[in-house]
Amino acid sequence: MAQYDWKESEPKWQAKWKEWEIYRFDPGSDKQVYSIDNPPRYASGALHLGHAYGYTVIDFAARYKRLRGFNVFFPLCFDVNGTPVEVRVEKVKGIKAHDIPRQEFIKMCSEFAETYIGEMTKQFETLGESMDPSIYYQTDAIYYRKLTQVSFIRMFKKGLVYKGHFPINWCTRCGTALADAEVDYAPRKTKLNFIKFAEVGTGREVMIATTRPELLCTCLMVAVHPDDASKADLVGKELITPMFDRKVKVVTDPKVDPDFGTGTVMICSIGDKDDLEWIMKYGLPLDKGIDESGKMTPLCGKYAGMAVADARKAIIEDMKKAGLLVKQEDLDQNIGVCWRCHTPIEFLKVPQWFIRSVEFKERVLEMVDKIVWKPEFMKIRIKDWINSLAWDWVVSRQRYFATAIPLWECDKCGDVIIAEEKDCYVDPTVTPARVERCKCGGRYVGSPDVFDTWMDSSISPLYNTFWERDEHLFKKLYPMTMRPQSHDIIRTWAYYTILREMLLIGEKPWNEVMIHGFIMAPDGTPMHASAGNTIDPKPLLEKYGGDAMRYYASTCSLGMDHAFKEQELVRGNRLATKAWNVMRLVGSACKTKPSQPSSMHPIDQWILSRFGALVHEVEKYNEAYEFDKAMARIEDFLWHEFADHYIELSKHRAYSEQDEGARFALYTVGLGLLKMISVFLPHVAEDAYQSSFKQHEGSVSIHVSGWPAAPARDKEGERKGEAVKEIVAAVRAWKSSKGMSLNAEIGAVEIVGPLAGDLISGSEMDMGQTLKAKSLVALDHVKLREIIERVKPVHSKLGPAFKRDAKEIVDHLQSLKNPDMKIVTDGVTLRLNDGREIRLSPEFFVVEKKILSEKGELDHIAVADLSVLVYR
RNA sequence: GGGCCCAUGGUCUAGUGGUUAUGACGUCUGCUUGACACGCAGAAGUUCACCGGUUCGAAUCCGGUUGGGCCCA
Repeated sequence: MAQYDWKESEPKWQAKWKEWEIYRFDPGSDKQVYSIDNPPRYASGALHLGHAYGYTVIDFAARYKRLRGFNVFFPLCFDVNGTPVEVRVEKVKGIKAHDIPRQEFIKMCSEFAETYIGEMTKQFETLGESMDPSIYYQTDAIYYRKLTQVSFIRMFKKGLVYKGHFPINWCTRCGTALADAEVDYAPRKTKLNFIKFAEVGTGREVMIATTRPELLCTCLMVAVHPDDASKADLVGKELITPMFDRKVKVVTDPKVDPDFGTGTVMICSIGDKDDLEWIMKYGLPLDKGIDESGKMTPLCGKYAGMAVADARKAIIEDMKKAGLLVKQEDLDQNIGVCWRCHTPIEFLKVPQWFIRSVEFKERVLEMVDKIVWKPEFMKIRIKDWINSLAWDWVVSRQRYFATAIPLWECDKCGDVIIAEEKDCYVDPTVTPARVERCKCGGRYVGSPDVFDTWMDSSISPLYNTFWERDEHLFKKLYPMTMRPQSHDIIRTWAYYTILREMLLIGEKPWNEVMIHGFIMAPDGTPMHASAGNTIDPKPLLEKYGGDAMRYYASTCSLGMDHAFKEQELVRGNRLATKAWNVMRLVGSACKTKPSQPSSMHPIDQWILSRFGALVHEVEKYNEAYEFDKAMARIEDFLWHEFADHYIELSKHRAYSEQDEGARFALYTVGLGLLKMISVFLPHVAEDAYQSSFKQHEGSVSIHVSGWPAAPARDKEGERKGEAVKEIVAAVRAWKSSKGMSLNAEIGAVEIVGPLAGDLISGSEMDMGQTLKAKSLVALDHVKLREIIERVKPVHSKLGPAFKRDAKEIVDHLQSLKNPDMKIVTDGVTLRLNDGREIRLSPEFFVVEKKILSEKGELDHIAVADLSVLVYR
């Protein structure tokens, strides 16, 4: 018995697709463009479930739009930049970046990342992603970095760039500045230290609580809350800092929490953002207690040169000995850490390049409103983020493997020479400035800084639309259609891109943004290598295949996080097999392409009409990127309406050349379903298409064969077909309950009811053959006695009509004893507890009937308001 | 601490005002039906997180509580 073998099929079609180049974007085409600002895959090599899911959802959109006739732009691209690669290279090679010549280290990083690209491309193919290698790019290439530099030069010339001289987030391990967006927060246990300060003159002891005693050397001021009566006598006095004997003033400030620690706070020059706020507010100097490598500066006296953690231990020991440390309490706190290496960040004053962004909040928010966010609530997240921005964007990084900042600075006066656009890409640490000497006599030195990785990432829509390379294509392609991404990088990738494009182009980068969630561990918690709960998709792909993994992706609703469930891959496998088998039957029934006959059986009209409705429904869901709903509807229709009901009912006609109607319906619905399913399960769809439909259709691949046309709605056909379906299903269930096999022959079948003749006319043969009944007739009334077994209230009608009385009426209806058959036509009169009489017409209830038969020779099956009598 | 999202049979999930709450995986029963036993027909299993409110009627709307996730401080 033949079976669908995905292991053989998937690689076969993947190779064919590559050969046929069916995913190719055609820049010269007049077809409407659907362009995807696809996230360049980070060059780390390892495939996570999150990647497998994320790129597959994007592929659903790409395949759907391709079938709808769009000229789809879906680039194969990789992000090859930045600190993570550096960190890995340092680890693998056992070196530090600054140990070896700069260019040599950069080369190492580039080569390291390059080794993964082939493997990652293969991973995409295994998953059946339809990315286009003809519009390939990677972010470390000269052609890409050149654009980053050109865009920077433009912004520089517009006055949007400045060098800032205030504290910024600093990672002492990476030795670089970080943007707020690059700071993560991690819980940590620390000690709150209670330290004695002394009042100048009186020598009175004042207790101060701090988590960072090593910063005592930079203590500039002490603050208490203005309403804190117990501290009122301190205000305006001067204190002596312990260990460093520095005189500091006591001020009041509403930002102090009087209930935290001792309610007395020391203000340091570089502690955190609160400190910085105070520094600015009180005009204090920015003394530097910690240097760029995380060591204490000479300002810290005997602790100079010590790492921060060591200095903290040392000063605590010293203060204990000196009796200055009174006590320590455990404290849970969240500290800012570097998002790449998780080293606690410091707040240091190291001059950096900034892009003006805070002042453009309003304009960016306007841009945000012009973009359609799917799901829509994600718009709230980006708006919240934009509204919370307090700082401009720090774009310089003191790193290596990234795009160079194209400028030279005078080593004496700081004068800047910016590169010419025509000379980009340029690395100013390699290429000297146009002018060697500054007017002041100083020498121009190339900037050793590089750009924040988001400076590259945030121009992907400009790269993709040929900005500054092909004006014609740029006009045609910008803005792009859709940006897909996950919700964690709304504050970075989405925000920075909108900001950049607004500053450079003045227009939104895309028409819409599709934001997907995360794949969590099966228990619903995030997957972390440290938690040991990560799931490697590779063995899953080997066990179930690409279509099964894609099926899993299709069950995830957009924007939500989803716990991973292997059972969905099991289901995906089964669905692929089911679809393949259904199409095999369709194919064997349709050796020639059937054409639409002038008349068809009601069930043929029924399935075509239902299929038409399904096409519209799936279109609606796909347009909204609600692929989970689309897939669920297709699956349900294919498996149940089409296979279980229609095929079972039409099978007996399917092989007859005389019956074009069944063959036409099988072919039309089968092929249409296959096209819709090809968006989700491209491999099995291609396999079935090639063996059963290609010879009649002509398109080289199902993936370029176009979206199915929806047959017109046929209400009459649907009404009849539904009734036939219900009756046949009920009789089959009845057979099963009697222990009969489903193809067991039965005697006469009578369908009884006023509308029975109308409903089954034209379907007698289909029903009789399917049920294996000796005869099948419709009767408008029964010869035997009928009684009403149950009266069921219709709440949706009773509620609005009777409001407050509805509940009581329901009770009365349900407790009716042996009501007369006449109520079906005449309605019923009820007396309420308060004496009122209520007349209910038949629309307010449904009755379940039972046939009384003296002999046991027949069974009665109730189907809606019909009675089905089966003579055994 | 703030913003957003989530809570439904053993597990995962559909369901934004109408009472028999969807489907899948698993479990149990029957059936080799002219494509499919990775199938077909059934069954059991859900106090719809908790409390309160609105309503004739709430899984669904509102408020609060608890727990979880994401983002931020």
